[in-house]
Amino acid sequence: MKHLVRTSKNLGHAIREARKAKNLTQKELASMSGVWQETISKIENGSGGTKLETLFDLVAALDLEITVTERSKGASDGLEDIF
Amino acid sequence: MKHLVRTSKNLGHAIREARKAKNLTQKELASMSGVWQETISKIENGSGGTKLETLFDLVAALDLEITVTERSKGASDGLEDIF
DNA sequence: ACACGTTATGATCTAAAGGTCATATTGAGT
DNA sequence: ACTCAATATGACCTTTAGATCATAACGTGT
Repeated sequence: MKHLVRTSKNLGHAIREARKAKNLTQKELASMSGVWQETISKIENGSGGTKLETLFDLVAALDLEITVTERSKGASDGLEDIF
Repeated sequence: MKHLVRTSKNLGHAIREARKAKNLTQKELASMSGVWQETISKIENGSGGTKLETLFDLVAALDLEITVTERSKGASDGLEDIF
């Protein structure tokens, strides 16, 4: 699982997939991350403007990690999907 | 260059290093990204609460990319630094 | 020490994120 | 079609990010 994230929509997909992969409902994710279910819904649907801290909370709860690297000039290096 | 980002402080470091690596001043980055110099200063110093859109703007201007992956259980996979 | 460029801080204002609650809509399962 | 869980939406309110301007602090060369 590897998601390139350039937009809020990308992010939403990544979060939703990770959540589904762990068989969690939004409500469950909400209580384990401290982010409201309603907010998770919005984020998963790409309605931008999310704060980083919120992302970090979600990412931590979902056992994901965020990396920042130089843009890979070469081949599209094993990415699963870019929305 | 590969930065694991878990906190705003991590992010600040990643941004600053990328900017320095491209020999840009905050002001230059500001005008090419549309994000104010003052805001960049705050972000680089890890004063959290940044919005994702702002990050995307900076990342795009600096030719970086953000990826979200599962947390690597194994070895710490070539990361340069984690603050 | 001085001057200049760079970065940090501080104030004000406005737009908007997200906590919070209520409700509507969707989707499975039977 | 019905029910219940899961999501989405909508409204309200508080808090705060970031635009914007001014200015302070810091660095570096000379």
